Formats: sequence, structure tokens, C-alpha cells
Amino acid sequence: MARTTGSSGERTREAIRLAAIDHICAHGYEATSLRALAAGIGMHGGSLYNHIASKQDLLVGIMRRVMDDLLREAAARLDGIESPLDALRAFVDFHIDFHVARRQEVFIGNMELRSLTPENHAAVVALRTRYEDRLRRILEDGHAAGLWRVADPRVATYALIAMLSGVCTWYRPGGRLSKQALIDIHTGLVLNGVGAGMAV
Amino acid sequence: MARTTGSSGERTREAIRLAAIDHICAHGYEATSLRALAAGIGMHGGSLYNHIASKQDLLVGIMRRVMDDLLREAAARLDGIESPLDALRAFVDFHIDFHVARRQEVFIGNMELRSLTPENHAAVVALRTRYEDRLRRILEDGHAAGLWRVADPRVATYALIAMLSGVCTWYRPGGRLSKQALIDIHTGLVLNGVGAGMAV
Amino acid sequence: MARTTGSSGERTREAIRLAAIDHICAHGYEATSLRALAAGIGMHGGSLYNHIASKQDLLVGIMRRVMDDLLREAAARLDGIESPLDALRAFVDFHIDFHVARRQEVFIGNMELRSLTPENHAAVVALRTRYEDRLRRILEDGHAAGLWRVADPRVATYALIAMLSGVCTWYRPGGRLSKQALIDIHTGLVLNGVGAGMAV
Amino acid sequence: MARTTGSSGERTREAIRLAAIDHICAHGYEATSLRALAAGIGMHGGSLYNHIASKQDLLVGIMRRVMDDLLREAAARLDGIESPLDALRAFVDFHIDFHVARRQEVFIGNMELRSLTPENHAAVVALRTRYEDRLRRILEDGHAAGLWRVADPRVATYALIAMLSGVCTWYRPGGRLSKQALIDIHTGLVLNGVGAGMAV
DNA sequence: CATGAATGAGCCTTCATTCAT
DNA sequence: CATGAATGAAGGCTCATTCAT
Repeated sequence: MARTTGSSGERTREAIRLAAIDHICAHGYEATSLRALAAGIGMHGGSLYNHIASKQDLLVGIMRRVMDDLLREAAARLDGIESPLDALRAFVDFHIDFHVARRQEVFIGNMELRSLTPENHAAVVALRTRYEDRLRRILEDGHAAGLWRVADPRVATYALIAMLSGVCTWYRPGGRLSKQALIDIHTGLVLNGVGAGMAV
Repeated sequence: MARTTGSSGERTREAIRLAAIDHICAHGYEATSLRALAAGIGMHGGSLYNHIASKQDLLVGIMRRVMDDLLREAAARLDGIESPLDALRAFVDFHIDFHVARRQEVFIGNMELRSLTPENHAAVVALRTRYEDRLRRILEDGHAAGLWRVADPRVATYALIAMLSGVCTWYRPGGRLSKQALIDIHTGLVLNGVGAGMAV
Repeated sequence: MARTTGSSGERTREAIRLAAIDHICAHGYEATSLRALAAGIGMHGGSLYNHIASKQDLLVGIMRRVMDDLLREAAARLDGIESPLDALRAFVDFHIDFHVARRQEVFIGNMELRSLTPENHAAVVALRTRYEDRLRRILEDGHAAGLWRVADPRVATYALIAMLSGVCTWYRPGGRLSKQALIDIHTGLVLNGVGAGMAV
Repeated sequence: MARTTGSSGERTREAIRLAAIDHICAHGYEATSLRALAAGIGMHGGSLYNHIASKQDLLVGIMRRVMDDLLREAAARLDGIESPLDALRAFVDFHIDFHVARRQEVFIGNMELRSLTPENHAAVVALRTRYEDRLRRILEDGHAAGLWRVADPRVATYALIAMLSGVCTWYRPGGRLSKQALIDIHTGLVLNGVGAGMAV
């Protein structure tokens, strides 16, 4: 007998996740009511608990998943690139790509850290740090290779990631600019910014 | 005749503001309880209403004040600068300066837009836009003067402001770097970024 | 042909009963969740309903069973004893015996009367009364026979049963005292109490 | 200006306590809803929290108060009595007196120990033990003085207190028997029970 | 002005129970 | 029979807000 692509439970779980992402992104975690979430997908509030352990669990689930995906996809796209310059280009490319595609979840990941319990906070921050370390190492490598000059790689990392992530604050799909245009603009700012401008 | 620095009422109002800034910055607007705020300054919840009209009013007050100060101080520091290059330098300098000094309020201004009622949201966003316009005009002027090349001034503005504002996410006074070091690093990234690198 | 000790269904039903006795005894009926009960025996909450009609039904089942056993075993041990003195001794002996053996269920029977629906409450109280009547009749018989003096048999019955049942509040198997020691102590208190002391 | 005998707050607090005693006694702690309690005294559920810290706090408050009163009044009535026989009589007298007067609270004290948090449980049990120790010491003193024979004072204490406390299970004010009759009956059972029968 | 108290809505969560599979 | 999922009600508790004193 044919099996549907996911049990009803899995589909419900996913509907909850999507509704939560939408609502938390728009109004924030604290301002999101599970009742409202449930109503939005045609359930009663209590029924959610057949699929999630708690509201906090729902939040941290969203955040871990997006961080996991970010790290995994970053590895797939960036591992093995030898030249720091290529790596930096690829990083910008990937970062914008991912942040445009997963705009809402990444936004939540940035905004709702303070809504996590201490343990969850530590876990998510650890994942963030691993991602930041990728960029920091690229910056250090290029610096060591004389490709550019970065006085303080840590601060530069923070600054560049803040810049590149700004996209999920204002970007709306179907807007004036294509994703590729976005990538080009940001690639320019980043490469020039660190002083690898000739190469642009 | 000597004048006291403020009536008792004004001092209370200010204490409330400061407590609110602290708490909202740390835990968010929705997660901030007026009772807790009041307790923190030795009052009862209900008594706050002798000084504020509502919780929303308290929030929007904080946000308007910091935006007003931002615009006023920006005008004082930047108006009258002729050269786009000097203006850009001065903008970075001022932005970091202000964002380090008013770290918490600016952070609230960025994080809690979504907690505002539609009217308040519109009002605060209007102020933000006026500030962004300052940078955008500088970028356009420099471009027109051939000092640098900025393909899309609007997106560049978003990107640069996101980068420069990242500071209030992680900067803690008394940290590893002096404010001047911060300013230097960011000035480099910005000037290089737009392609005015020779001038750094 | 060998017979198994019970069908799988019966064994499940019994496992539910035992788990319920444990949990209700420890935390009370209202504080007992059917989900928790089910989990304790490796089932899901809903599956319980293949074996019980309702939570109330589970409770009243436990209480009726223990009262039925109490009455049946009391009859087996006490019916036919002629002398009131022998009967009183035997009653104490039996009561302690049963209450030590069925400590938890009897405890539930005493504590959870108030959790029963009115009909169930009436039914269980009727059984209790039949048991109390046994002691009351013994006391009246001995009084009539001049073996002791009991001013108010009803109150004396309540008092003596309260005393003898206290055992299930504090007794733990494997404690300092043997069951026989318990019986001796209580026999002394009861016989002396009614004034049949010479006979102890 | 005349002052009322208690602030409105105190009167409300007392109304809550009384309603809680009634309801918990009748239906048990777990089965008692704060909403229902509040409705019973014309308030909304949330308003209770102007007077209590939590439902558990309400329960432990009732239990501590009655245990404190029990210990204090016991001291007032029993301290200084030299003769063990007089002390035992006085103990029975006092115990029944108090248990009739404070029937409901004492009942709660006996039934709801398991509803207490571990810390509260320990605290209340400690008070109970101090009360039991009074009776145990009387029994030991009389035994040492040769007034009666008590093989195991600890168990005898449990047994007698269980018997004397049974009263709050069935006694209803205005019933068939006067309080004095109750006291007389129980005094007889106790004094005879320990073998001080001549003295009755 | 501050207090103490009440309101009424809302929140997260748990629960007994039902039922299609 | 067991499961997974839904229901609908209820529960304890918090909150912004109001108002008489």
C-alpha cells in the first residue's frame, strides 16, 4: 500500500513550526500566544502539546534547526576552498543566499536569543560562534597571505556579519533587487572593506 | 536662587525610564512587567500611572527620545561639513560614538519596533528614515563627486548602518577595545568598502 | 491442559490496578494522571480505556474490591465465634492483619471517599458500615454479657476502628516491629480500653 | 477617627482562608480550584494573588497555623501538670476539645500532608512530632511512675492519637452527643487502654 | 502622589476522554 | 488491543490597568 510522504503527525508538526516562525518573526516570542498559533492552523491550544514539549521547546527547536542547517550548508559550500579570496567571496555568496532563503528563521535566531533559557542560550550561542569562526578564520588566512589587511579579525567578523545579516531585516522577496544584485553589492562592500578591492 | 536639578516628580519619571531601559534591553518589552519595574525602584505597580500613561507610552517615549537625540546630535556634528569624505568620516565617528554611549536605548530602538502600535511604529520609523537619509545623501554626494562608487545607495546605507550598529549588540564598556579603536576599525571598513580606500 | 494464570487482558488490567494503587496511595486520586499511570506500565494514555471505563471507575473498583475482600475475609475469620471476648480478640487480630497486608488499598479507601461520585460514595460507605457493624455488635454483645462496659457502642466503634486503622498511616513493612507485636499492642489497648483487661 | 477592627485586606485574607478551609476539607486540596474559591467570596481568581503567594502557600498557611495553635494551646493547658494521670486526662480533654473546635483544619492537617512540597512537608511534620512527643512523654512518665503499663510508647502514642483524632472524621456540631460526652467516652477508652482503669 | 486591592483578560500547560487507524 | 492525535474544559498564575482611600 502506498504510504503518504509523512505521517499526519509530521505534517502537523511542520505546520506548527511554520506558523510559529511566521508569528514569532512578526511579533516576537513573548508576544506569540500558543492559542493563536494553534487557531491559525485549526487546532485547539492544548493539542499542540501532542507535538511540542513546551513553548520554549518550540523556539529552541526553530533556532537549533536553522543553526544546524546554516552550519551544514556552509560546510558543504565552503569546505575545501583553498584561496582565502575565493573563500571570502563564497562566504558572502552563501551567507546572503541562506539569509534570504531562511530570512525569518535567521531573524528569530538573532532577535530571540534573550528568550532562551540559560542552557538553550548557551547551546545556540555555541553554534553561532562556530559559524562566526568560519569567517574569522578566512579573514585571518587572507591577512596572513597578504591578500588584505584586517587589524582586528574578531571585530571585523562581528561587523561584516552584522552587515550581511542586515538583509533579513528589510529584504522582502519580490522586491526591487534580485538576490544576485544583493550579493554583488555586498561582495563589493566586503572585499573592498577588507582591502581586497583590486580583486573585485 | 539655586535651582534643584529637577522636581521630585521629574526625578521619579527619570528613574522609571532608566529602570525600563535596563529591563527592556535585557529581557525585551513583552517580557518586562511594570510591577517588576516599579519594585526595582521601590514603588508599587499602580503608582507608575502617576508618571506614565501606559506601558506602550513608556516604550515609545524611550524610543522617540533616543531618536530625537540621535537626529539632533547628528545635526550638530554633521551639518555644515562640505566634503563628502569628511562627512562620511564624521558620520562613522558620530554613529559609533552615539551607539556606544546610548547602547541600550539604541538596542531597544532596533529590537522593539515590532512592539509598537501602528501609529507609534510609523512615527519612530519616520525618524529612523530621516537618520538613514543623512548617510544615503552622503553616499550619493560622494558618488556624484567621483570620490567613490556606490551602485545602490539605498542598500549600501542599510548595509553600512547595520554594520555600524552591530556594535551595540556585543560592545560592553570596559572591554578589550577603546572606543577610538572601534571607530578606527569601522572607519576603515566603511571607507574601503565604498572604495575611498586611498583616503584612509 | 495447563491454564495460564490469566489472559493477557486480565494481566494488563491487573497491572493498571497495581499502578493505580501505588500512585493514588502516594499522591492522591486527583493528583494521579492516567497518562502517568499508563506510562508507568508502558502504555499510552488512551489505551487504558480498553481496560477501564473511566478514572472514577478505576478508583471505585479499587475501593469496592478491598471492601469486598475485607468483608469476605472478615466473615471467614469471625463468623461462628461464640464468645464476644474471643470475637473481639479475633477482630483486632484480623483487622491489623488485613490492614498491614492491604495497607495501600485500605489507605485509599479511607482517604479518597471524597473523590467518589455520590452514588459510588454511598455504595462504598454502605460496605464500610457493614464492617463497622461487625465490631459494634461484638461490643454490644460483650456489654450485654457483662464482659465489659461500653457506654456508647457507636462512638466506641468509631474510636477503636480509627485506632486500629492508624496502622496503615505509619506502618512500613520491614520496620522495627513485627506484625505480631503490633497485634499484641493493639489487642491490649482495645481489651483494656473496653474494660476487659483482666482477660488480656 | 475610629478604625475598623481590621483593614479590608485582613478581612479579605481571612475570608479566603475560611473558604479554603471549607473547600479543601470537603473536596481535598487538589480538587479545590482557586477560581471557585474566589467566586465563593465574590472575587476573581487572579485577585486572590493580592493576598496569597500561591495555592501551596494557602495550604501550608492553614496547616502551620493550626499546628501552631495546637502546640501553643496544648502548652497553655498542659504545662505544669505534675501527675502523669492528671496530664493524660488533660491531654485527652484538650485534644478532643481542640479537634472538635478546629475539626476542619485538623482534618486538612491529617489528609493533605501529601499535597505539601517537600520543605513544607518537613516543617509541618516537625510540628506534628512535637505534639505527639507530648503524649509520648506522658505515657512514659506514667509508666515510669508505675501508674500504668505501656509496652511501646511510640506505637501507643500513634494508636491513641489516631483514636482521639477520629473524632474529626465523623463528628458534626449539634449531633447526638455533647462534647463533654465525647470527652468522657474517650477518656475512658484511653485510661482503661493503658491500664489506669481504676482511676477512671 | 503612593497604596492596596480589584478587574478581566490572557497565558502556558495538563487532563480525562474519544476515536480513526 | 495499542497508537497517535484531537477535543474542550479547566487550572494556577501573571499582567496592565483602574480607582478609592
